[in-house]
Amino acid sequence: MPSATEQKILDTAVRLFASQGYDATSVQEIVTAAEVTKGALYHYFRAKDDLLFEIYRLLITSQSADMDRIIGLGLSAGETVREILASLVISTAERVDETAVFVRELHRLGEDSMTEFRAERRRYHETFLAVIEKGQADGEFSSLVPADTVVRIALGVVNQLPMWFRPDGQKTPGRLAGEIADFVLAGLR
Amino acid sequence: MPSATEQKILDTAVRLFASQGYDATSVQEIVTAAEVTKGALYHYFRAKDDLLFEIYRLLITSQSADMDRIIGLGLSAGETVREILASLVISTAERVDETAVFVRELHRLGEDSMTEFRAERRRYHETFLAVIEKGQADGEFSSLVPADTVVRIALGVVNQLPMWFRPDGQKTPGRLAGEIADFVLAGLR
DNA sequence: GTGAGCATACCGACCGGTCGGTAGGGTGCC
DNA sequence: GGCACCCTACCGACCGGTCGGTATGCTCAC
Repeated sequence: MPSATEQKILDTAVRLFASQGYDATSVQEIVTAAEVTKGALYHYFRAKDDLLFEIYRLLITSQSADMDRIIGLGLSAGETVREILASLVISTAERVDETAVFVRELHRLGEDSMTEFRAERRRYHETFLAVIEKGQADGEFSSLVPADTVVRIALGVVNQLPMWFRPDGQKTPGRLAGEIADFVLAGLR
Repeated sequence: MPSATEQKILDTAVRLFASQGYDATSVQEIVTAAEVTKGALYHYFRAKDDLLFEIYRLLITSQSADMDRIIGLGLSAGETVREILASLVISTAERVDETAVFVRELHRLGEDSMTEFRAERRRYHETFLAVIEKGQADGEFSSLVPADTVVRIALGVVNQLPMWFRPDGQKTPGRLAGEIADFVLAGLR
């Protein structure tokens, strides 16, 4: 369980990274905004990179858990796809800053973290892929478009979401999630 | 018409920005890789930011021209959407580096450049939107999913393309473009 | 000669990270 | 009860190094 200070540092870092970018945000800027000192930051984190990695870890862990839970429900392919997309869109909308940082600064990860991350994402990707392929094999989905392209399209929207989604807009995350799921499922019929 | 030196600087900058990020690439690194000197770079560009802006300008100009040309053909809504998407996917696949930089480093643009950029992108977005709305009004497309969400999904994939598309993969840009267009049009029926 | 097209040497700002130190609360021996 | 001891959490001045940018001057085509 992270201390209040640690949590404040992470939250502030996410906010600043999202609005200015990782490199353009100095460590001094983070600690000033978080109302702590450099000593505190380096007490909890070994390096600036650790902040990034921690942000990613929290995000990926939560998304993977969501998907596993949904697949465990044993719904039909169509319902599974709808639930996965809806949960992904909603959780992404709730954490636009984290997702923005994630998409933008992925390449700054060190080699080890990058390998770990790739493995986790590959797993996510392939689990989703398997759901769609099964739907196609069972005849529930059309096979017009290859499953991997469908996955790419579906996950692509979500990653781009921070670019245009506004929490104070008139379209709620739930409504948006429904629309996106509708569209993807329409394309799969 | 840019001089050979200027072009070489820009090409090198795009390549380095794409692989390492804007901030992580120093001016010295660019000029060394481009086999020119700092003097040459600052002779053609006022600041490092100018490189970014120039990359964006070239990309957006070309995309807008493509879309205008296609709309000028006076095709049906379905055919227009297919052509726009195909041309966008193919041109993006041909310039993955530029697009990667574009998506990742957009936020580093200064205020003026950002305003100019937003206006151009908004125009692009709304032109595409109008095509789909017309198709819905005419009954050629379904109105199940709002047109703006469809546009977001379609453009989202393209922006994410640099994340996974590999020019040496077995899926050619043309084939991929066809699959994406198929899927989007299937969702619109 | 004169301006475009560079080359080279250099500057000041700033950055990530370090390190000696401190404040304060828990713990156990007497 | 009280004192020695330690440990976590944090402080902030400081350092080596790098970065974007500039000042100055050379060269050669016209």
